[in-house]
Amino acid sequence: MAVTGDDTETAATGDMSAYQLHTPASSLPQGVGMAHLHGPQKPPEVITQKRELRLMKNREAARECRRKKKEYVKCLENRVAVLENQNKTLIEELRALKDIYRHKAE
DNA sequence: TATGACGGCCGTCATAGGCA
DNA sequence: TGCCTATGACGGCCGTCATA
Repeated sequence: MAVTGDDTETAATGDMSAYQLHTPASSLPQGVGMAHLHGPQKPPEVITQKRELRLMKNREAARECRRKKKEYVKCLENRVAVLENQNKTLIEELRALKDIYRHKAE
């Protein structure tokens, strides 16, 4: 991933929304300590706003992604159930046909 | 009743891949 | 090439359940 420099800031100030209350202590905000690596600095407010926007969008994206994944897994589980039923039916059918052939052969 | 294990959900970070 | 989105990985919180 390219470090763009847009995220060079310390922790965002402002309201303490729920997600901020349990931010892992070990993980620094993205890009912290790398401000010197890239060109002209943007004003901190702009950086903070951009970061907040990015985090918000990613939060939503993660929710949506999890929702889709759960839906996908549910679909797969349904499909497994259907295929298991089909399999049972076919096995029964095969057994019946074998029975018929056996009686004819006798 | 305290407590440890466990599973589910969440937010964040890193990154791959698509698009202009 | 830079930006954006989707997603895997990670760590934290919370509720539930079994057990001492």
